[in-house]
Amino acid sequence: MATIIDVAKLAGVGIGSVSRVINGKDSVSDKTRLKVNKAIKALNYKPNQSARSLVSKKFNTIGIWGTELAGTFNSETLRVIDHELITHEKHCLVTNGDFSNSENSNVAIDSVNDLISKGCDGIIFWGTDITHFDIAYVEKYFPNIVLLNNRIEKIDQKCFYFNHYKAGYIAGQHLIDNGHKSIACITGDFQTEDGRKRHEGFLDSMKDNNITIPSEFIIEGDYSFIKGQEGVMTLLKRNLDFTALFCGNDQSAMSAIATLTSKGFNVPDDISIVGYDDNDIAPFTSPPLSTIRVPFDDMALAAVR
Amino acid sequence: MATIIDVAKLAGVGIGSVSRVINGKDSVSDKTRLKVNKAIKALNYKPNQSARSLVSKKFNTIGIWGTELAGTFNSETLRVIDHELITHEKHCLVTNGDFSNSENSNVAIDSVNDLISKGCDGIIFWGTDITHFDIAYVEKYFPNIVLLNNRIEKIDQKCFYFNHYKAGYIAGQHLIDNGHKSIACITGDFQTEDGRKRHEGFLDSMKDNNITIPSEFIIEGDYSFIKGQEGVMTLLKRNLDFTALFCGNDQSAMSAIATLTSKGFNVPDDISIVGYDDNDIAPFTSPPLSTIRVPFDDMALAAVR
DNA sequence: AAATTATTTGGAAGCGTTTCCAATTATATA
DNA sequence: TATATAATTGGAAACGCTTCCAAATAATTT
Repeated sequence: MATIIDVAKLAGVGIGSVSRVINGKDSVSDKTRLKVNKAIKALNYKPNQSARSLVSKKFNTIGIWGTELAGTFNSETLRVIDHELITHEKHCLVTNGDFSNSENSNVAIDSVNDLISKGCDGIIFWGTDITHFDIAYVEKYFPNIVLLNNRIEKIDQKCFYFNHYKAGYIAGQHLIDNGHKSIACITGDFQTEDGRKRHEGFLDSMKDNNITIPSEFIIEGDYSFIKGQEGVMTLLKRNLDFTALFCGNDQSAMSAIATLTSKGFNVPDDISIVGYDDNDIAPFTSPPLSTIRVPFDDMALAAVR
Repeated sequence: MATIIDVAKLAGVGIGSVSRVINGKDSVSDKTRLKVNKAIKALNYKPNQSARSLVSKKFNTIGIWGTELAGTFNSETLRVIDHELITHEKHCLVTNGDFSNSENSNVAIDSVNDLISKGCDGIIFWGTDITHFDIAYVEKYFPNIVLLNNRIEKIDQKCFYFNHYKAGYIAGQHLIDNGHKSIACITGDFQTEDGRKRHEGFLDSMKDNNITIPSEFIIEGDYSFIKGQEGVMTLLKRNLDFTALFCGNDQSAMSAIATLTSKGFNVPDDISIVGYDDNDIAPFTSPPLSTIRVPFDDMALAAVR
């Protein structure tokens, strides 16, 4: 692979001039620029980024840390992030924090450190699967971080999040406004903060309308298709009378619809369903799913910028 | 940020020894190793990967190039790839080849070059959105490549693909075996090779059974939810009599089901549907979708390895 | 034409590692 | 104990770039 020296030699100039051409610095004569560009093309020269980063301490790379990469509908968000980075001639280095089956308790920090030492100008922490403690620890020696769909008050200006409490409240209020009084719920994942928040909001909307939801109407879910199915089966087995179902995300909502339909219920005539996320899929369930739109793409874009 | 020299000084040893400890080389005495590790911890030292790569010419990073990152159901595959890489202490650098709205005709090559010069030990080309010509061009100066869900005969040993022709054939045969004679089709994207291949296979299965499908029974799709919906609407408008529908992927199959259901048809009693991909979603449509399983995860794993 | 000022240029130094070799230290053998 | 052998060690050189400064050249003013 050709180096800057090869280019300089072929072009008959000094390495300084080549470097200036590469980096688009202004103080280069047109004659020199021409010679250099010709040599670059002839040698198919590509600057060695390791050498560049070593000197400049810039990496043109953003690390993305998160377990949510695993989610079925999150690739669009990743695409948005990548696209924005490419527009600025940057890249994304992805690490999936999915270490559920690891015995080492420090994997979160370890994988973040990997990301840092691999060379990132900054890191996007996506989701709530990292502890506040760990983030605070990392931020001490690597302050260039941003949280996506997560919030820590102390570093609020670095957080790009959505008010899941309020959205959950709106979802509940919506069902109440449509006359529902007996409402079941397949929640999001209580392991995640946004799962808990949206449920809190939902419950508070009920409380504010003097509606009590017995605990057997509430199934703890985990955002998966299968939990939507299982949840409905459990509710049906319990023989409960509910006219509406609030699901923690669109995936569980979708399989809930399918399961109810297969059991002879008519959605939405017998049972109304409200989902959460406004995934691609929502308009194409049968019937189309009412859902809470979460502006993931906007949040992602803001975080990247 | 601490450097190897700081560590050496604090530990009271030479930089060579520190390097040896970091890299787990054997010829280091326990005493030295202990001192060095203590200093590393004390300084929170992390080797500078740019410097390492500069010397060693290894990057511990695999580039992933593809437009399929944009697909709704491909994040699981990305997760599989990332997980395998992390297991080997490597990372993935992701670039989305989605440059549909660019005027520069060379973006594909450009973005690949970006990936290379950023520092990749190898590149996975995911999907068929890059021309054979471009791949051949890249391979000349960067031979460490692998194709995922794509095939170029000349470099067959670097390709990890699936026989979409055969799978399309099986799908068609399956419908015929179940007594269907009048079969409609919402194809995959003919812009992609696998979209064309599966359709070819499907048509050949018809031909081999002496079944002719009039062209108005065939709708060219693009793998999207919306095309599944539109396709069904078009078929219905044409007033065709079909008892089965083969869809180019599960997403269009899913919205086809929803659309047919909403129009009063019963799936599968009135119309059978076969999808393609075996996405997460397939078991949770209503009714559960018959689909062709494509072992994306296995292919991805093989490609990474 | 000479003097001044502005622009362009070449290349040394330095970024933080790994690798290599010569030097030192420890261990085994005579 | 003296010698031969093996294990360990320190640090110079090199990796390919950017940045800086002094030198060379060009443009402007007197």
